[in-house]
Amino acid sequence: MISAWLRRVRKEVYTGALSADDVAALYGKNLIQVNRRSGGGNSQDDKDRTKPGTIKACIQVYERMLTHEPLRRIVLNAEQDFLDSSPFAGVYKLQEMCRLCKDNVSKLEWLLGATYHRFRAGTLHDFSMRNLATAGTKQHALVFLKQREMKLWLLGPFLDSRNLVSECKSKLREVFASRDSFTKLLRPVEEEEQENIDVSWQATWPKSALLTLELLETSAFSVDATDEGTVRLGIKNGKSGQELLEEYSPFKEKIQEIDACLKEELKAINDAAKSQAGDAEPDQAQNIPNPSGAAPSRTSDLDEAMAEGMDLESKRLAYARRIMSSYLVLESEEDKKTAGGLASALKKHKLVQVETASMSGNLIIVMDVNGWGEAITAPHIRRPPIQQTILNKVFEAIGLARRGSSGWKTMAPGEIVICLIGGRTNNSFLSKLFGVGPGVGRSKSRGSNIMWREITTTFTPESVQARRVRTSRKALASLKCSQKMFWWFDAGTDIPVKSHKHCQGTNAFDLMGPFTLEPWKSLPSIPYGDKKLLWGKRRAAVGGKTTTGETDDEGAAYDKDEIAEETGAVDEEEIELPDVGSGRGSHKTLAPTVLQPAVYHEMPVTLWESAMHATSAAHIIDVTPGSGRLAAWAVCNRLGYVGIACTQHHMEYIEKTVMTEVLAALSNPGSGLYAPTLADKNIEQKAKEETKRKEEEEKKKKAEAAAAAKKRKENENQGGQTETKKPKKKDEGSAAAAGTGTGTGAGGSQGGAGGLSPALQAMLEKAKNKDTASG
DNA sequence: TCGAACATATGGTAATGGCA
DNA sequence: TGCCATTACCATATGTTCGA
Repeated sequence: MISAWLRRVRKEVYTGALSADDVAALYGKNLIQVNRRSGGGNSQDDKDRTKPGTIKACIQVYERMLTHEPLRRIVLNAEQDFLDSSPFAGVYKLQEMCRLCKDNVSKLEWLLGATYHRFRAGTLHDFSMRNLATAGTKQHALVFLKQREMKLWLLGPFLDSRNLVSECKSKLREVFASRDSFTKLLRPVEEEEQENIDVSWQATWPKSALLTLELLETSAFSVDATDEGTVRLGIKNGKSGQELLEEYSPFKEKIQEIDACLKEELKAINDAAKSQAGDAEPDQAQNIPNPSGAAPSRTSDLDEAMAEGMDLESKRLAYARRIMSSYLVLESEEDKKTAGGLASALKKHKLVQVETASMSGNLIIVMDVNGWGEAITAPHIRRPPIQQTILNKVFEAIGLARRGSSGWKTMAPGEIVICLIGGRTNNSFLSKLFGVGPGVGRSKSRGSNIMWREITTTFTPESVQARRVRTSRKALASLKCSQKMFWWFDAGTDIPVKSHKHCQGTNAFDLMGPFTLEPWKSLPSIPYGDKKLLWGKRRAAVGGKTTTGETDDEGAAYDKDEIAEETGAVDEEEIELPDVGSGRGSHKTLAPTVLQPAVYHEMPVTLWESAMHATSAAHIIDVTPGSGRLAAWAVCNRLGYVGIACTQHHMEYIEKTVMTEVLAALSNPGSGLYAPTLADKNIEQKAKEETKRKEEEEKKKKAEAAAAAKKRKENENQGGQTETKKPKKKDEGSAAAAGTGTGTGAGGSQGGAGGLSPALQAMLEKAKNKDTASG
């Protein structure tokens, strides 16, 4: 009630002042007249409001505070938004604030801004007169003012004395100049608005700059009260802003970390020349932040968060969203009709326009034909179509967005286009674009500055077999265990030689692999109905036989029969193939709820990790984001990622995938995003156990493989033909497939027959379990 | 009876590759 | 490097079957 009448008085003060715009007049009649006019209802109000003390306070506040436009705006805005519950409702409060700031306008602006910001964010409840006037644990104003001091020191002497990239410095100063710029450029008050703000400029930043940004935000601009206790302690001990930052946890550790990162970055630049064959580890550290470099443990934060009643889950979500908004950009292709339309959508994101010269790695433009689209019929067997017009549109758009021209006949140094060809033989669809590459004659490509390389990626035979269910095993060399990968890049691009991440050899060789293709059932799956929405026009009719593409004119039926007869094993009914429908024949039409892999021919993430490592990737523009697993990997490793999805549905799907991964990464000590204060203790524990289990499994597997090899050798020596007949193997296998987690195997010994991959065995096991469960 | 949803055949276009 | 037969891709046409 008190605040209500105070507010009214105050409002009258400035309405009067604003209309008159003459302070002298306000002193005299005007104020009294106003009071008389409006005070008819309540005599008590009238009496209190006309008290000389109150009027004096009003006039003081008006003079010292409200004559200044920015200050007045904040107070008026607060009042407009929150009416009586505004934190500034109360003339004495404002007076007290003036006193605290010693009438300094910029201090007042900061204080009002901070208060209003926190109030809007819902993390400031008690901002009463008593709170302002007395020191204590709930005192906010002094804390805010101390935070201002800290901010000034950080943006001034701290930045000046650090060897940060100048571009980052100026951006930091721009963003943290005021509350306004902070909410407009980085962190809006309303969470939904975050989408409208492009913060992807962070993605090009070195870790030191990112940590500085984090420090600035948490120390001076944060809306939650995480480190308020520390600041209060500093105030109590009479510390200045600088001392507070340099002497108190967690700021002290953050600054140390920033300095360590700066040192490392400098060293990396100096060592860059030295990065030659063999030393994969230091190179990796350049681009991918050291997992152990995650934020230092701050249990006090957690306690305080709990004490404040903040919901950890929502905090975690908000944090994950922040990370994603910094590193992930998605656009859908289908709803942008022209290359120009798509380009202007892409142009909005800094991440697309990133300058390769300022990066500590290369910009990789990835295209995986396996994930371009999907054959309408028999997608598991037919290769995905490539729609040249859409492809051209996408590349033209990237060109337009990045350099203003749709052509790709010249590339910037540092740009690398990687294309995995998906097992096709005509490789000219991209060569045409660059004017260089397979399918373009030497004469035509003469004079171009673009170079290209061909790398063969290989897959383990077992994993290929597990996917190609209908292939006759008799057909010679029909099971393709390799795909070609092409790299196009400007001659000036720096691609240091380094060891492959997941396979033997270095990127000086033209071979990469072998990788293990996941079985159908391990791929991310979605309902069939959703798939149609997801792919949109990328679902296209693809001609050709469904057998397997081999020229042998015997059909699938023959193959199947033959296989069933000969081996009794590799057969659709036994390998759990996702339901693909089979027309109106013997089977039913697919229900929209039937689960299918989102992308049938998706490559394992390890392949792309290897490719990104081999090309020293710092940023990724993905033309075929597929199920979003590469996106998730990139975000979890703090690499910028731009995904050009097919449709809006596709975008949403990828976003969901990345969100899940990021949330998991927050609780995973092995991840670069690990945040101890936000970690879900249960998941954290599980993650630790999982790593341990995997290590043990690996050991066991190695031992088993050795044993199997030994046994096979023995069998061979005996001259026994154990290769063809193997109906027995259904009962074998320990189903210890990594990742699938079906630990229901009977734990049988590794049989001497054939030696199926653990993944295949797991699939068989699963299928068997399903049969027994349903039947 | 007709449309939906699939399978399958066909032919135009462009790339490929052998050869001179 | 140019010619030309062959091959690959894939849009389109046609066929098949079910259920409303």
